[in-house]
Amino acid sequence: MSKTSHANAQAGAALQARPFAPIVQRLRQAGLRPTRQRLCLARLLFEPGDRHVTAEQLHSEANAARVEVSLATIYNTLHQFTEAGLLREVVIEPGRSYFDTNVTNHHHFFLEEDGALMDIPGEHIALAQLPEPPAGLKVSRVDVVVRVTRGK
Amino acid sequence: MSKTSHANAQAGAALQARPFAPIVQRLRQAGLRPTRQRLCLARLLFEPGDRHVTAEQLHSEANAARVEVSLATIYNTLHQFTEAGLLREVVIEPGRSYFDTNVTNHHHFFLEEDGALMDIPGEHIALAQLPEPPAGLKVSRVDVVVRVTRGK
DNA sequence: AAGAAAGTTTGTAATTATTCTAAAGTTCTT
DNA sequence: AAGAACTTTAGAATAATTACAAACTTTCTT
Repeated sequence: MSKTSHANAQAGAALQARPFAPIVQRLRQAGLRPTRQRLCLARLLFEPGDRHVTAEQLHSEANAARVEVSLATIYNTLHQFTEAGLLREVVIEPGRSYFDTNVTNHHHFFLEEDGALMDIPGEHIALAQLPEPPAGLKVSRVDVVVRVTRGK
Repeated sequence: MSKTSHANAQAGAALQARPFAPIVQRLRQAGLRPTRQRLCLARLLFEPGDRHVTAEQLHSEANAARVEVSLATIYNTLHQFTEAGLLREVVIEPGRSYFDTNVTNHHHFFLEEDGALMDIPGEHIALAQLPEPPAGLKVSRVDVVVRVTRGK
């Protein structure tokens, strides 16, 4: 049964996210009950394609979509999804967390004026000579943020 | 020894920071009056060599050194120093800002368990093929954070 | 050096983002 | 259907940071 993604078109790009599995399945596999709230948020998050949201933004969207969800649930859900590997948290500015629906290997442009994030595909950036991590430590992740501006 | 460590010769490494100028001069050049508070904080920050502090940490240190400085002034000062190029703000975790006394080109290891930051000298890491920034935008800075752990 | 102008510091209140809590509601198992 | 397990939620609580206006220092003028 574990022919997980069946990768119909050897979709290397599809990756772990398994975009073809219905959302209910993805939640179940993550050990999360498919509640009304989680399903709605998952649709808002994953159906439009790659995006970056803050908790407040997602809350507004949910409200706009006439979905009743408390802010506490927004936070719970974002963290549970992140925990489950469905989202990735990106820290760029003090006092605000972005959640990225693209969990594949990539980095970011950050437009300082607008607070907007844009993906840089993993192949378009590369680190040469990453230094050895200090004794006994393992690299868990490397984040690259390219800050860009209009002015200046 | 690394080539950068023998700074004296045509001190390209000394950089804007001008470590030999007395602190009073550095503040004046930054357009900041050398007040008792700023001088004390500057000494706490710059005399011990490269370091990473949060506002709360610096406040504790000042208290410990029997220097009366309000938390508001700590924040003001950290931001003014950053503005003046004497410090650099590093955002790594939501809800907490670090200020780095090393303003030369470099990146960071972040030890997730302890919330500790360590410098990675600029020469020890390199980006290959940085992508073109989106139309009309200029790269103002590139931040690389290598997150490391003990466990896992 | 005195007085005024300009810039700083500070206690406190206010804000912002986020987390906590316990009660009420939902989903799953049997 | 009933109970157990898990979720949601309103609202209180926390944490980090910023705002404000009065009191204070430093610098500038004369």
